[in-house]
Amino acid sequence: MPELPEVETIVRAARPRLVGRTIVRFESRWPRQIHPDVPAVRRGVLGCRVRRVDRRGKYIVLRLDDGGALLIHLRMSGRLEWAAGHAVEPAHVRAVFDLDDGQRLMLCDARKFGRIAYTTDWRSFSARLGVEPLGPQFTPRRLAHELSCRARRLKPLLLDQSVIAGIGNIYADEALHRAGLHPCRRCDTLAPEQVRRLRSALRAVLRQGIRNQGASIDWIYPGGRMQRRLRVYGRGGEACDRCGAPIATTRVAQRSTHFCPACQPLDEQGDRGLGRRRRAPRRAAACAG
DNA sequence: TGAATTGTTATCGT
DNA sequence: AACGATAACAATTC
Repeated sequence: MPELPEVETIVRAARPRLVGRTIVRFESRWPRQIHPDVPAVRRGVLGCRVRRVDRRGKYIVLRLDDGGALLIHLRMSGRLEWAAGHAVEPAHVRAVFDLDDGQRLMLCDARKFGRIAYTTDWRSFSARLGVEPLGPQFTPRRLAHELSCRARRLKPLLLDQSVIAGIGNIYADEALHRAGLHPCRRCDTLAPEQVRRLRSALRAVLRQGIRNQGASIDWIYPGGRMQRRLRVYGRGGEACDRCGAPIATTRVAQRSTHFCPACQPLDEQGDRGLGRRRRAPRRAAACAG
């Protein structure tokens, strides 16, 4: 299931094939996934040249020369496939974009969870997403603010795309393990040192994921090597690399969650629930852009 | 057969 | 009333 590093890998591969090309045909074979609807997307993209290809959170973003943007979200099982000429079509093709140089970009998606959207207002769309964890705005201070102005458990917070954009189940578990923090730890109880460790762990594990071209943990996303580097995800019952204790598997926020109970204790400083504490104002320190 | 998976939305509780 | 937690949902594979 593509998270930030997988989407980044896909974007880097797609960019040189797309930039400068004009979209000459668009076909949807699963109209329910097209937003706002098929005619609007067709009107928006036909005849437009692709100015740049970026990633924002888990979105693939094609900036078009009319100022609009085509957004592709792969969700669970989406893939981009390329075809030229009359090769055999891959399975589960849900949408087709033909380019002016004869290339054909296809969104393939067995489970049909993927989404395609066209917007004329990229800025307000982007504003609904949280900070980029590898970007310059993800400072220790910014993370400290996001953590202190809420009273939630750490893992659901990390998965909240409106707070930090791009983290999914795998990288959330890995970052928490590397930071030595329990997934259920209350986010507004971290010491400054722990905030710095969490930020470093997030950035390190995401960069490592990109360096390894993502994690291929099942049939959905091929080609990555990051699955060999995972220390807790999918390793319930195995010994923790750091301390040897067996890795626990539980459920947090409806997601399978893997952590080391010894390295990521809750009881020590993790005072959940007891006592109401003051929280920083929610809307303070808004960021630009 | 049912568990697993993402992000959005609706609903419930505090 | 606002926020956080929870459940349902879309659909398919193994």
